[in-house]
Amino acid sequence: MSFTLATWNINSVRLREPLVLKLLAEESPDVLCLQECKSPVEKIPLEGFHALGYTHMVARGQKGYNGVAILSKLPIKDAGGADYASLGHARHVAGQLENGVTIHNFYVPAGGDKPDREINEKFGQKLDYLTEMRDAFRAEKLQKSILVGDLNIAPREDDVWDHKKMRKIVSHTEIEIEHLAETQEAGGFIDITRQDIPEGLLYSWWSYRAKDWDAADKGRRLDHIWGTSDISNAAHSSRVLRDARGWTQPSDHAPVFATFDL
DNA sequence: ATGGTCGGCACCCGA
Repeated sequence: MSFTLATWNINSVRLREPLVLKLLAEESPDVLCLQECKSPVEKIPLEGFHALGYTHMVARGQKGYNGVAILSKLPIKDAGGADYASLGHARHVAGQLENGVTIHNFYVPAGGDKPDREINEKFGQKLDYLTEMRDAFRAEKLQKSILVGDLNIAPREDDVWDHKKMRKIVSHTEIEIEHLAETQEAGGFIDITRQDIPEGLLYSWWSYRAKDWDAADKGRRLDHIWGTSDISNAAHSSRVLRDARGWTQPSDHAPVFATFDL
């Protein structure tokens, strides 16, 4: 069995319902993981998704902020949602497919502007969130698992438009990258996107503030697909749908895809 | 060093 999975920070699932429908209609991933739905679960618009065959969903939501959802053509059962760092935020949901694969969908805290937990509480919360993810993964010994989402960290030099300029910018600081690496290691995860596309600049996010995001191309790879080592060799065909950043009234993130033959 | 743009929601907070 082969299935294609996509992850997309949608920045309001209600406002951008038409873009979700466009993605589902044109690309038809079997599973779509969304972040920043900014909606209570009961207000996520499901009718159009159902009509396209996405009849299954697991989600966590809240009013106005955060929110994660997994839309699926395949049956998926709720496998929980954690509240790491005890923020009271809807930032994680897990679902299990009938083939036994568990999909973890995360929206890691962005971390504010200043990369110093002494003066910026949000940065400390981001690091604590990653530390608690790491500790949970160590305890759980994950198998047959896929982790996706907006991790709000671009770990590699070629995941950002200018490594030197970004070193002190939240999302590309050494301490964040170390925390992310420990979390990845603890879960036994392989970076599937970079397994498939090992070389070259690769981004999934471009700021709304740029005059011409496409020409300036000051991007970052904040959105990730990881797989545990027992299924990482089944993965292929990774890509970023950069075009979606240029759609009408877009999200500032583009969807990331991978296919697994399992 | 600064400001630039969004979305939610009801004033500014978060990104």
